[in-house]
Amino acid sequence: MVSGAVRTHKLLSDGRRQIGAFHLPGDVFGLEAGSAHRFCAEAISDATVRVAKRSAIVAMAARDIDLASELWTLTAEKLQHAEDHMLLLGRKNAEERVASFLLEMAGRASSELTVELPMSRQDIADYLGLTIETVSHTLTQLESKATIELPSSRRINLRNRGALQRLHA
Amino acid sequence: MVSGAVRTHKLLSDGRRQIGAFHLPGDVFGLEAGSAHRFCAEAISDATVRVAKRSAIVAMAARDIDLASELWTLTAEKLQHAEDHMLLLGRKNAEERVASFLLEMAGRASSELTVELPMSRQDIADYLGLTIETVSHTLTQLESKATIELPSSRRINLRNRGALQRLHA
DNA sequence: CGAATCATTGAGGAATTTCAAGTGGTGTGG
DNA sequence: CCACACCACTTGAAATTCCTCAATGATTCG
Repeated sequence: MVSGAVRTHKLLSDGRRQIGAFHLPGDVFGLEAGSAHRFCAEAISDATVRVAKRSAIVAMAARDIDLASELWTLTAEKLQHAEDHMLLLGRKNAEERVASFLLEMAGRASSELTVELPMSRQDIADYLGLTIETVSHTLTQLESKATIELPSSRRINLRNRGALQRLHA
Repeated sequence: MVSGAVRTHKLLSDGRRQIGAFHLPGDVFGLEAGSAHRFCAEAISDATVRVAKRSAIVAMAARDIDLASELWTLTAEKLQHAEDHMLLLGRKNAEERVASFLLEMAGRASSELTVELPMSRQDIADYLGLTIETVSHTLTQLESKATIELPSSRRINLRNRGALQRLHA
């Protein structure tokens, strides 16, 4: 990713959707060891993406041991994210999920206190395994506790990072 | 894994547990690109495990391109499993989760129609993001629909694989 | 046989989803 | 410049699924 944002997701036959990750500038995504992609990728905003042929990368890695090691590391980082996300999806309640999400986004933003969200509420819901209404309810609830501020729907200020951290556990 | 079964899990501070995977004979587990393990591993039954030093494997991979590629593939397979499991945890209901679990276990068993479970109901619940009671209720419900049979608590016969496959979707 | 552990069952409760309006901002056309 | 339509988001009540709690049943082990 050079600029903008991309989401990757899986679908069930009846349309239920699980977003696996959001990709922001600097990220590498869509790199698979096998020949078939297993996620659908869509741009969320205007985005610039640099594309490489898998076969070319694999061919280079066969001669360059450092590159081969880099490929492994990249996949291992994705695995780590997926493992953390399984814990969130399997065992956290709505408030904890939203708190974890806000901290994740804040960790990738330039400012640690203001988060500019590139994705819609529906995208957040499908990332956190919730409905759009529950995400909205929960954000409102966090605002009423003065944990966050919602100056606009796509911008969130973190007023009490400690409270979020406690929910993130 | 040589014999037996192992579970790997993560914990929240208050004890809630998410099992990431069950490891059966033939599996490789605990291989990380970084130096720190991120899961806790416990034997479920009597088990035989062959252990290798990570540093030794990484050193060998630096000289053997085929081994390096093998490491990448192993991690990528774990990632694929984690991605599928995120869809299950985020978007499937209890019946669908149990059906997917039974098919996963059947796919690794010698017989496709009888599943011998090495893990407890609590382990299944923590793998599927449910409670032990919901797992039990759901199994009973599948039995009453003649989708499965429960000759004993650790043995399950699949009577209607099509129905399970439909739930697995 | 009794104790301990694991699993099942069922009723009641709680969190999240579903359903149905309502709000607010944005863009378009008169 | 205002009216209107459209979209994303919010709000609140009702419904549902899953969880909690409590009791019972089954199996193993000393």
